[in-house]
Amino acid sequence: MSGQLEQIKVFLAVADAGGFSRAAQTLGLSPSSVTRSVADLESALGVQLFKRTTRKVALTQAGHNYAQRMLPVISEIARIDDGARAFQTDLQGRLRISAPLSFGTHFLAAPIAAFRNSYPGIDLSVNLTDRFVDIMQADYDMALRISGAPSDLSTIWRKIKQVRRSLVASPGYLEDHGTPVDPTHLSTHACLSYTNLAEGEVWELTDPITGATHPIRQTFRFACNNGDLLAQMAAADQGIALLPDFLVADALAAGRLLRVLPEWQTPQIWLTAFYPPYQKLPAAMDRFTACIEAAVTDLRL
Amino acid sequence: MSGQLEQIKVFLAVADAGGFSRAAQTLGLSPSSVTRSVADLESALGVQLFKRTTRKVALTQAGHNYAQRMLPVISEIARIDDGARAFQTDLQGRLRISAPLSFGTHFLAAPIAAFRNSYPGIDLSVNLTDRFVDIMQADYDMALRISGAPSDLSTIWRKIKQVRRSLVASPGYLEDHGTPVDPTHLSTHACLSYTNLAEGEVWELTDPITGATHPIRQTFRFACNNGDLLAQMAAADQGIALLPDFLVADALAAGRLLRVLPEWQTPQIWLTAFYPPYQKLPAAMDRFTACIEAAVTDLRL
DNA sequence: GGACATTATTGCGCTTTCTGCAATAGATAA
DNA sequence: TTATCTATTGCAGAAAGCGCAATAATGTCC
Repeated sequence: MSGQLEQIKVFLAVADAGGFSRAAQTLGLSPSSVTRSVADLESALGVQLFKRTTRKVALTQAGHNYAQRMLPVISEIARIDDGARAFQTDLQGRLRISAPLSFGTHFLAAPIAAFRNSYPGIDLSVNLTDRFVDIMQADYDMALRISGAPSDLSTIWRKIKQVRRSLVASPGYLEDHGTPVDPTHLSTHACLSYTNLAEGEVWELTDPITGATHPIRQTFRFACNNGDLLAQMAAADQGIALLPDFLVADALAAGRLLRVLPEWQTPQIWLTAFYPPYQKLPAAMDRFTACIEAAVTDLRL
Repeated sequence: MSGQLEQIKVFLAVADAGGFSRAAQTLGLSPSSVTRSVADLESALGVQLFKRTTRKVALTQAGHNYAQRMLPVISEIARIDDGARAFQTDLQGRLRISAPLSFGTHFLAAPIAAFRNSYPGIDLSVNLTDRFVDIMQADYDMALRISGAPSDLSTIWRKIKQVRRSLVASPGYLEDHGTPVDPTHLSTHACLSYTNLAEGEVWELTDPITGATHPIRQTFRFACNNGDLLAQMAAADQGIALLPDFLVADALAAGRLLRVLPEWQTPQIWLTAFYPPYQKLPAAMDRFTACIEAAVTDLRL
């Protein structure tokens, strides 16, 4: 028993058992170990904790005081240890989530409500933003993002599901400007771009038959960092937009928007969950991810 | 750093320094030791305490909670350790003393008062009794006794001073029964015996010239376990008593008692201090003994 | 009063663990 | 991409842990 805490535990066992041998038996140690532990503790403190002969062992005043004050401390440590263990296994604590704005408003209500019902002990904090945040610095437990291949290597991530996107425009716009039947036509159209501050969007269409990829040079007449507004602009005859299906499903169904070049595949993007660098994900994060995954497979994204 | 307490201290240092290397430098350890300590603690708890890459280190929720709760515990342990150390060096606490009854009433007031003035932080508890108590069982810190060579080996003891004794009788008694001039005469006298319950007293007189020892077979007409009462009985013409000088000094000076066979030496007895089995005596006991010794050398016992 | 039984301590060898150094892998900034 | 800083891991030497056996001390029983 090397550390001080272990020595204290041995000391308390001796005080409780009233003898070194009995304590050794209780602890499953050899009597010599017990002697050494107590002797080392005493010499570290510079105080004798027991008055002892080979026949009687009694606490000194210092020892009595030491035992009385250490006892609650030791059990407090055990309680704190258990509390820490509970973080891994129990569903408790706080979960700070970051998610894309439009995705959040269109999709998150149901799974979050389900999660909260299932695990009322977990406090949820959801931050909707399209900015790519530093998950560590902002102290998120999890960030959902819709993007291509993650470049960030410092965090761990997990693709949840591919998000289908379509080029869409309103019937009115297509009537006025014609419907493109080839990607090259797009350069003459008004394109509506999702743009997150600095980075511009590049549309890249893949021929469904040959598999050839066409990087498109579009002219963006309107750019915005919010998909909902882009969809509304497209519906208002402003041009062609590349938007996730979950944002335009209603408009498509209602005929307010039509798919453009529906055969051509746009670059694949995924709903991806990012986590801080954990060896093993805490249970709460695991469960939340499971909730999202379940909701995603039910509804078609 | 093997023990859990040491691991916790390393963990807190890392949390405080915000990095493993910085913490290692602060603690004077190698970074690898710090890594191992934290890793071992984490695996013992089954919880990750830090979210970490090679560039950033941040507490997990579990770690944050752990640090916050452990911090006061660690400092409490340091405080308790210091408190224990203080027992060895500081003059504080409680001192439970046992002393012979008559010795106590005749002699102890002055040194005790002096001691209390010098060390007001020490609570004194004095138990006057002539019974030989088990110092461990009765939980005394010190027992003063007046006796021959100590037979008890389980305690440590220290002769403080020889206590002179004299055979004394009243002038009236000696007038009636004659003054002994040889120890053999004592067998025809009424002898007053100090007797502590079971054990009878044996008078043994040594010839001051030849050094020959005379075991005396006395007839005890009166026995008592209290020296004061014996002295009063002697003064009341009841016979010859063997009593410590400090008990009969006044009576001798006043002529109420006279020395009998003053040249013959009685068995030597000492004022002796007994202590529980300490390797090193706590400061308070040391000081109290010193007080008694000082008082003893001043006054003639 | 003496032998016995019990208990704490200590010496010793063996095993385990710990430590630091050097090499490696990972992550951020220029 | 390169350079640099940091956490981690492999390894070998060092230190400490452990139990066993022997010793010493002490209380008890006869």
